[in-house]
Amino acid sequence: MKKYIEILKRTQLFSGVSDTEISAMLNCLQAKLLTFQKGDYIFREGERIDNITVLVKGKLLVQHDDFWGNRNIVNVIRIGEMFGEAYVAPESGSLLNDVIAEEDSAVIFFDVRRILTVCSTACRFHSMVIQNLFFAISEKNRKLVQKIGHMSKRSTRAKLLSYLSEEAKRQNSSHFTIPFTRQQLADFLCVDRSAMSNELCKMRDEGLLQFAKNQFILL
Amino acid sequence: MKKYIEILKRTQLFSGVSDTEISAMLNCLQAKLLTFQKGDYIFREGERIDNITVLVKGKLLVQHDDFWGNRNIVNVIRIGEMFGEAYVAPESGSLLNDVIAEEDSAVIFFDVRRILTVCSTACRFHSMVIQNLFFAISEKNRKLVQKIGHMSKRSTRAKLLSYLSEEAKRQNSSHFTIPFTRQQLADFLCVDRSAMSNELCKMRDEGLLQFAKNQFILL
DNA sequence: ACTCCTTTGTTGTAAAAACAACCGACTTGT
DNA sequence: ACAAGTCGGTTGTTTTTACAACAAAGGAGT
Repeated sequence: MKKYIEILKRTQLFSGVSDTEISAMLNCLQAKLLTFQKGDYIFREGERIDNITVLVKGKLLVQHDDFWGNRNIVNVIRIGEMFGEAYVAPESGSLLNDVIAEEDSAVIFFDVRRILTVCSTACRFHSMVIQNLFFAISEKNRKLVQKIGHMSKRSTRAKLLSYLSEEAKRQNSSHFTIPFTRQQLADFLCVDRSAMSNELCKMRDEGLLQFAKNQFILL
Repeated sequence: MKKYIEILKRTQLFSGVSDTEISAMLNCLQAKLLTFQKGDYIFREGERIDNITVLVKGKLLVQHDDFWGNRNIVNVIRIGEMFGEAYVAPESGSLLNDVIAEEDSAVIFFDVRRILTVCSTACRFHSMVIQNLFFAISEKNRKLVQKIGHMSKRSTRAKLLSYLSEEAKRQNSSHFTIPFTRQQLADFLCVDRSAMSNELCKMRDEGLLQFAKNQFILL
């Protein structure tokens, strides 16, 4: 676990907490490290969990398959990001999504109740971690709202422009890369891939944008 | 403010905190009560805020109008519910939505940083409020995920069935009421009202469900 | 009771998306 | 080098949705 402290130090959860304090808290919080191979399920829809997790290696997809097999990518989890914090609550019910390793991955599990209960022993930085946790889930909340913002657009074109312009804004440049393949982007926006591909090319032909693979330029 | 303590006591935020403790915390947290008339804006898209709010009277709509005037109801806030907790974070940027009073309403404003910073003075229940706050935002997070679940369905019919069946499950009965008018439901699901109305009637004619106003029965 | 306004349902048309099938370019593994 | 698989783009058809316009029912206020 120690080799991941450098990564943990740069996560939202441990932002502002020193190496030695993190090390101490890993014990205090009874953290556990588990590894997964590409394609493995970290969590399955319907499961109940008591942990929040931090990804320290690899890449995870949070996704949902409906009755008819349509796959919806709810989120992508990259190194240093968290998952599960929304599901550990009294009567929270069960997980709404699958979490799958898109690459070989390593995940650290924390008992949330231990995090939220300020321990009587020394953990000086415990309350800072609580604040970090709050800000993190708060941010995830905003991301969901933004995704809804994209999805709420009525046409595929409007969905694409909503997503792409926001991504450009986020990366602070009209030239930017997206973290999706075409199929994943279509899943993220909940539209048909071929129709979306078609629409992208139309917009390119109309001079609205340029792209190659996952690199885009808004004009 | 005191007349609303009974309401505050039953909110998620103050769950498990006694009247007298709430009263003390209202001072400690420097809470402020503001009233609004039907149609008033509590917050506007683009604003930056330092407060979380609890609705103690009336009803609020969290909504988003796009470029072309399509209105999307992101959420309905009822008495005892909270708003704003997702937007008070370092570098959180500005509000993504408007918050509007659907009825004459009263709202209590709390400074979040005061909540998250455990005060040196006595507030015994402060840490319980922190936990409550966490669970609350966690739950809001899940609701957003559920909404995305409905919206991700490709057809209007599938969106309706997804929403209605969940609502039936939530109210634990095949006979249930929804908190929306048709237009609001259409906005919530991001579809055209008339097309949705049409689809509802088709489903009724096919014997899938029955409805009158906002009362529904799934068959 | 009357008017105004909101809500809901209905219909037809035009536009858009889903769907299916296919191709070519690239990767990956053997 | 070859085969199998993935990825992105293209096209044509079918289905669905949005849109517009209108009618009927119900409520609120005068």
